[in-house]
Amino acid sequence: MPLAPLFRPIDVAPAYQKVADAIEREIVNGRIKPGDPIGTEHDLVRQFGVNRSTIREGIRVLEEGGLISRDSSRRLHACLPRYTKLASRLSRALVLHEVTFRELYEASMTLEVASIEGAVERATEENLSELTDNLARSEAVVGDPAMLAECDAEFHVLVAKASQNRVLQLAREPAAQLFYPTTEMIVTGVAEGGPRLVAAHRHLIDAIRRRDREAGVLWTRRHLQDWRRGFEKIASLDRSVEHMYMEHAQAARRR
Amino acid sequence: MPLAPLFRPIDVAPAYQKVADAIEREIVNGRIKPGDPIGTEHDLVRQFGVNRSTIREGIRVLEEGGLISRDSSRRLHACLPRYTKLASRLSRALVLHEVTFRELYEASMTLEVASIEGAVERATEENLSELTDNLARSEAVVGDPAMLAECDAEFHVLVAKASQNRVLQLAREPAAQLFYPTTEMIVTGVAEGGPRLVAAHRHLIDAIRRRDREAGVLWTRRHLQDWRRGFEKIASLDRSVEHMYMEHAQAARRR
DNA sequence: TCTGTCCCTTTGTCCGACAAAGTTAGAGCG
DNA sequence: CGCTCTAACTTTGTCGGACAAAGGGACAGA
Repeated sequence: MPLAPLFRPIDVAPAYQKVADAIEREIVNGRIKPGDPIGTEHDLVRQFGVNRSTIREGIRVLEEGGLISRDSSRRLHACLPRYTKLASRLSRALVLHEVTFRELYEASMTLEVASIEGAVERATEENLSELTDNLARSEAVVGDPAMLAECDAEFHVLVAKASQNRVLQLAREPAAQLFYPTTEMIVTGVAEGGPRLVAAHRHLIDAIRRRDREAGVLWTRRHLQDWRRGFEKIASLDRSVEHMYMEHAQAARRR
Repeated sequence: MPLAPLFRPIDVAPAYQKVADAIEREIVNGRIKPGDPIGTEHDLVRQFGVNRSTIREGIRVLEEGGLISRDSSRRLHACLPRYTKLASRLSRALVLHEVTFRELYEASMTLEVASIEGAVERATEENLSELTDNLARSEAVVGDPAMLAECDAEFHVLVAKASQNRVLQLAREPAAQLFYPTTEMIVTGVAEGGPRLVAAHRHLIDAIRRRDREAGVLWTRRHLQDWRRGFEKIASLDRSVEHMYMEHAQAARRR
């Protein structure tokens, strides 16, 4: 006969974790606002009554989570976690889980279509000028696969931004980061890949400007299908995203 | 006349960061596989030639990122980052960025519809039995808003799982975690909310079983619109997700 | 087979220390 | 008076060593 649960598990956490939790709570509850200074390590030593080493371990945890960071003079302050940094954590996780390009493709089809729909509906003039600026730069580097791939990645970030939906922006980012390296490979390997990519971007901007949802969705689909066809010339969609791709993502995160 | 760039920028990072980066690289490159033991702190001290405090700070960084963890005996080993833990970081970020429920709703409409489409297409018998099991539990607690909200959250996780698309699974999770607390409030406030929720789940399972995509999409939309109607009875969609909701997410993360 | 004990290892925490880099206050100068 | 330069002072990153608590393993005894 199993024992009736007399006791709840005791909350026994290491001190550094408690320090991190306490500071996190203050930030997430809004009592410490982004930009507000956290004290110096010595201050925290006094406040929490633990050793500086312990404080420092707690700080590392929060720093990695993006909740606090150090300014130019290395003083601590709360800050808003940055999307790209968080997304690169997710990308890394997807790589480790060995997701396939098919999963990436399918999810992106959904997410990028949703982005363009939002952009068509709500893009501002500023969004449009950012996009046209990106297009101009893309046209200038259409012969350079590495640069073009970078422009392409930025283009889609800008589309998502134009959707004014930050949840969507964040949701699409991890998958997008894993796409990025393959775009370069495809543009390198497929002769008319570059021009087609730029043409698709042009049509997408046009659709956003005309608030033509159908066209936006259509050209997003085509754009992604182009990617897929290009990719299938060099590998199977059912291959898992490989570890080596992460080198790109790692470099991107540090930037 | 500007100087020709004689020197590359030196990579100047604190030692603890270099330790973390070095270990991360080995894991992400696959040379250390999930489950493999990392040495003891003393081993790492010897290998990197730095102080144990420095090693420990590096370890905290990786631990927070979910790349390594400690087993029952607190020994270090590499591990696969867990979706829910990563997603809660994102949820936290979304709260701090003060996203609105409208953004959450719109993104979820896209993501949950995509999930059900995948589930309809690819759900296995095991997925279905998990879902029906969840349904049974939901029916049992239809009068208890807190428990029902928990079941609802799990239901949608199971649907996403049934889509066999881990990218989608991961992408929907942050938004879903922010939904969860409101579901409880809505079911509490709206009399027929509980039964409607359970009925929707029943229809969704049915659609998956019959591989009826139209029905799946339809009922997902209805289910979300129900949430929206319920929510608008207690607050505006344009309100930002508030800090207090995070307490739920925090509790969930620890679990 | 199970249990209690002893020993060794490992982790979590603490203390004190120091160099390097940043900050602040004050002296010196125009 | 306002500006620059220098000399304290502070803070961070790193180091060395220390110790208690908890875990793991081996071993004896019931």
